[in-house]
Amino acid sequence: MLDIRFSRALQVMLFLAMAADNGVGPLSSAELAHKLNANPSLVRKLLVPLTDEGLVVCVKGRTGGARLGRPTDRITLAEIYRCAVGDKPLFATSPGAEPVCPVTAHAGEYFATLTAEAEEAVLESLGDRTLADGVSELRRLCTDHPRQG
Amino acid sequence: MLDIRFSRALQVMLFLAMAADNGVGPLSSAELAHKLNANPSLVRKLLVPLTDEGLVVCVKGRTGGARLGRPTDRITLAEIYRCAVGDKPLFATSPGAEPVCPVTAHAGEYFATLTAEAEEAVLESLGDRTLADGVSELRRLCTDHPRQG
DNA sequence: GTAAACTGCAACTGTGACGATTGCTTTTTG
DNA sequence: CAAAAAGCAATCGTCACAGTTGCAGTTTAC
Repeated sequence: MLDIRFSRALQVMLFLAMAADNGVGPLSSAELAHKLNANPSLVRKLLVPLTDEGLVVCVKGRTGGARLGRPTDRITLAEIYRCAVGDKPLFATSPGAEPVCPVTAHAGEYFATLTAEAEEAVLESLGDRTLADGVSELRRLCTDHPRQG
Repeated sequence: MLDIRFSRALQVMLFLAMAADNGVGPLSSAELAHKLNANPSLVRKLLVPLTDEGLVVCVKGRTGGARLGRPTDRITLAEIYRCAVGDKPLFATSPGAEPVCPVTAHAGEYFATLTAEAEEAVLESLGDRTLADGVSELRRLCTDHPRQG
């Protein structure tokens, strides 16, 4: 995978979660972009699917910005993953436009079931954790190793 | 993912496995390439890591070709996957060259543990199945739906 | 012994998805 | 009205992977 959207989306959600914990208002895309070393417009594009699914609420206007759409313990990492990568399958199937023999055709079928199961395993692994878990884990890491070189 | 190497490698291994079952000699890269609708040279490149790990044995010379290096029930799909994709991680981490705040640094750490667990879940899912399972599953599909349109 | 058929290897080109930027419009607040 | 924000469309850049070509090395068939 060369797709870093999940990584970015997770970071954004962690920032929003910590802002919510600290009682801070919505974070603007410019603020988030600065934390992520990225462009505000890029951040806004990242937020689109998260907003569509209700994980994030964006308010327009002068004092606008983004905030979480739900409490952190009701947002799983699997949901964030789904939003970040959309319908894109984790494993690509070989094009195989016109199968030469029936074996190749059924091999594609077999591959599909395999990868579906593997992808489900990933989602299950991510579904066990919530954003709240992530925040507490992050806090733990920060207190244990305050300033890593 | 836009990486179809796993899919290709699995197909190659299935062909080699069925050839072994049928008592056929080694398959040349040209034969494999024809079945895969690909170039012989491309197939040979695919075979390199599989050969390195002993999953496949390639013999040079006029009547050469590729055959399995082990019985089919002693080759797991996880091994094939590892060969096909090498060390490339399933999930890419965002570049984050120079973390702006300590939180981003630890977020990277957290992300690494997350994805490591997810990737392990995938390998576990693939490790449960052997190439022999794949062959029998393929045979079942072929007899159930001999010629799908 | 030589020609044929194969693997092995290196260099190269093509390409498509994703990353990222720019510039604008729309909305809301001060 | 002006400032500051999201929203949106068009565009450019780039990099890993896909695929090709060509040739050197090796082994077998005849």
